[in-house]
Amino acid sequence: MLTTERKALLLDALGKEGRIVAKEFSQKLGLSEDTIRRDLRELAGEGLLQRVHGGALPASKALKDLSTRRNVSVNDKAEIAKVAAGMVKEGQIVFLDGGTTTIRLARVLPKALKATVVTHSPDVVTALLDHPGVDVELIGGHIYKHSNVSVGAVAIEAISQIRVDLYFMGVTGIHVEHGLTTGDREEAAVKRAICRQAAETVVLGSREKLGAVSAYSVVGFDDVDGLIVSRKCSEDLLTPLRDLGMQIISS
Amino acid sequence: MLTTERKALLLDALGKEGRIVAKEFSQKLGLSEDTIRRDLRELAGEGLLQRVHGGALPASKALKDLSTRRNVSVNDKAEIAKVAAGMVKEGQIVFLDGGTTTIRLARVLPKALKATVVTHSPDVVTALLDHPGVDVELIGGHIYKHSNVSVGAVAIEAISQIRVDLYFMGVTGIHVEHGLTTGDREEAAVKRAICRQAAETVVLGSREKLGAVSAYSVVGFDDVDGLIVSRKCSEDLLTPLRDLGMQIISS
DNA sequence: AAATATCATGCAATATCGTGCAGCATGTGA
DNA sequence: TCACATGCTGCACGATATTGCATGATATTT
Repeated sequence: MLTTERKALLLDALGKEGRIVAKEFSQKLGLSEDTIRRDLRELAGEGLLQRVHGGALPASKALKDLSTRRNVSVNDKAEIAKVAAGMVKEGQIVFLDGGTTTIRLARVLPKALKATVVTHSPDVVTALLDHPGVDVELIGGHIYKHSNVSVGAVAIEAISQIRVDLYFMGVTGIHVEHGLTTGDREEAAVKRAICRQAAETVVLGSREKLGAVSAYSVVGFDDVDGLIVSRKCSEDLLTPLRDLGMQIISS
Repeated sequence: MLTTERKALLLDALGKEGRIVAKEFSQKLGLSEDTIRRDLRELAGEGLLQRVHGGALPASKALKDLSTRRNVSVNDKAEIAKVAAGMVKEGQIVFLDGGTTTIRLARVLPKALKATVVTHSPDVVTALLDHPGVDVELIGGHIYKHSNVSVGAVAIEAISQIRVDLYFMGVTGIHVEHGLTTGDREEAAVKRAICRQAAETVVLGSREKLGAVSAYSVVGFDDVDGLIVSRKCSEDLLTPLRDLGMQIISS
C-alpha cells in the first residue's frame, strides 16, 4: 500500500465519518498503529486534520463543528445543501456565503459542473479544490475570524464589481417581523452588498434559524427570492413567511 | 515492447485502477522495476501522473502536495518555518505566500503575536484562525487550484494597494544562473508584484529547491534580501549564492 | 493514586529510489 | 560490410523511505 494512498484514505474517512480512531484504522488496513499515528501526525503537521488522543478530527473549526455537534441540524444542513446544489445550472455564476451549510453545499456540487463560484470564504475555496469544472473567484478583505470570511471596505468594493446569477445566503436568524439577521455588523454589510449584485438570492435556513433573531439586520424578505428549509420544519413557522410572498423550498 | 506503448499502458492502468504499483507492473510486463520506474519518472516529468514512493497516482488528486513532501523535506520545512517565524517582529506587516512551507510558518507564529499577515492563500488564512493576535488581510482574485492561491489581475491590483514590511516568498526553483523560478506564469507575476510592495523579501528554500529550475522566472537575486535554508544543505550549493551577495540564514 | 491506554522517539530490517554503467539491438553513414 | 552512434534495458550500489518494535513519557480512566 502506498503511503500517499493511505493518507488519502484517512482524509476520506475523516470527511465521511467525522473522526478517525487510530486503532480501528490500523486493524482495518492490517498495519501497525504506529504507522497510522505517524500518518496522522504528518497530516496534522500539514494542517489537514487535527490530532486528538486516540485518533484525529477534522482540522477546520467549521468542519469540527459538523462532526462533533451531531445534532439533528447536521442532517438538516446536509439535506438543504443537496437541494441548493441542485438549483445551480450549467454556466451560472453563483455566490456562496461562508458558513457550515454553504461549505457543505460547495462539497456536494457536481464535480464536473461547469460554473463559476464567487465567495469570500476560504473554506469554500478549499471545498471546491477538487471540482475541476468549477471556476473559483475569491473576494479579499479583512478576515473576520469568528466566521472565517473576509469583510470590510475592501470586500464590499470587490463585490460591487461583480454580478452573480444566484446568491446562497446564510444567516443566523429568520424571523417574520425582524427579517433576516446575523451576528456581526460587518458580515451583515457584506451580505447586503452581495444581495445588491445578485439577480436572485436564496436563503439557506436550517431548522434552528427559523424564528430566531440576531443582532444585526441584513435585509427584509423583499430582497430575497427564496428560502430553502428542512423537510422537517413545522408548517406553523413557514406559513407566515409564505404570506409574505416568500417562495419556500422544502428539502 | 515500445516504450511509448508501455507508457500508454501505464496511463491506461492509472486511469482504470487509480494507482500504479511499480513492482506489480514490472511483474505483469516481465520487465525490471527500473524500467517501470524510469517510465513513471518521465511521465511525472510531463505532469501526466504523480510520482509517489512505491508507484504513482493520478496527477489531479488534490493531495498532490502531500506526496511531493517526502519525510526529510517535511522536517526541513518545519525547521525553516520556525526560523522564519522568529524573524517576525511585533507590529510588522508580513506577506505570506502560498505553499506548504509558508502554511507551516503561519502555524508556528506565536499565537499572541501582534502583527498583520497579508496573504493570497486561503490555507494560510485557515492556519491563522487560532492566532488571536494576528490580523489577517486576504487578497482576492481568481483561484489557481493547483496551488490554491488567488492570482490574476484582481490579485495584482489588490497587492499594489498595500505595503508590507516583510515578504516570505516560496518558490520551486533556486538556481545560481536562473535565479528564482516557479511553475506557473500567473503565480510568478503575483510574486513579482508582492516583491515590489515589500520592504524586505526573504525566500524560503527547502532542500530540494536548491539547484532546481522551473518554467517561469520570478525575480533575480538582486530583488531578494535573504534566503532561509535547511541546516543540512550542502555548502557546495550555498557558496555560489553567497558570492552573489545573498544573505543566507541556515536553520 | 494506580491502572490502563496512547503517545513520541530511536532503532533496525526491509523496500524502494536514483544513478552510473554495461550489454544489446537498431539505425546510419561511409 | 564495417564502424559508430543512439536508444533501451537490466544490474549494481549507495542513498532514502517505510515500517514495526521497544522504550520511556504522557494522557485518560477508575
